Amino acid sequence: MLYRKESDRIVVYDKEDFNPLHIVRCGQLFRYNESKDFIEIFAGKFRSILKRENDCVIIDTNEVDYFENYFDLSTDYAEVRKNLAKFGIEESLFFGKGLRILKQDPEETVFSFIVSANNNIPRIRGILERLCERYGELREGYRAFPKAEALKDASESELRAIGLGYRAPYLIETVKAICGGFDLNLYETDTDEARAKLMTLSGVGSKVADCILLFAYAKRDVFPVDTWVKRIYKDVIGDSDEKTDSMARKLRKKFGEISGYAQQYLFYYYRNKVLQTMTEEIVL
DNA sequence: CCCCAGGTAGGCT
DNA sequence: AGCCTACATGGG
Repeated sequence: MLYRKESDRIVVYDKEDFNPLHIVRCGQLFRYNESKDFIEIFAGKFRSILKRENDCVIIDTNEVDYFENYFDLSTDYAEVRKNLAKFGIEESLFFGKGLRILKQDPEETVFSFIVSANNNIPRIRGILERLCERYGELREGYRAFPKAEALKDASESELRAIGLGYRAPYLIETVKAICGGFDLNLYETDTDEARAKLMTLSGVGSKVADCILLFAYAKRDVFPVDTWVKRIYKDVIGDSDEKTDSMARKLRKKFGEISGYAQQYLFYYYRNKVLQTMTEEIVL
């Protein structure tokens, strides 16, 4: 990946492997705004603006180092796609070319995906927006994602009013665990061990755990299975009423170390194909 | 009225 | 261990 760091921005030269629309729309993050000329991304307590300039993508931010890591600029996606092409998913790879799997803040990812359970993306976005508005630290013109400490005094009825529904107690329990010393530093922990640890948190089951491992800790050897992946699985493998965990195991075995990448390309392509929204507009 | 959404917890066998 | 069901909320 070819890019240059400056004091207040990163210039990405290879826009083939950095497509802002794909990055924000593929379902891994929920706090972003699209406008005609740029995309605004919120990550933890930081913000960056993505826009095109000639043949480059500009990442405008005061936190250059943070976003260099966040966008995982050291990973070569041409290589990733080359390896994935062996599995015969070229259509998905072509469609999603330019998406990147982010390295997001663990706390934010944990809370966000607890909210995501049995929920749809537009509503998840709304709930998290209200959560930030209500509990997030006010920064220059936006709200940071609230830390566990800031969520500690949130009552169940407040969270329900925001729209969390029955997930409100899950979030409260998990906030309590984190404030009580639950160690979220799992970067060096083995995938299965980290997975088991995350699943001790309330509201974190196998699928949510896999999303956290993939989107926060850069564990690419997991394959989160949600309702969309189940449909893909049934379409491709044909085996209906197979258990989700069993699907995840088999898919993980099939794609190995690049499972997470495969999952994102497949999820993104299939979901767009079915929904038939926004597809025409993806030009950036 | 129904079904669905990036599922999970708790209860049962 | 594995299987079943209730669960808030809003949109189609």
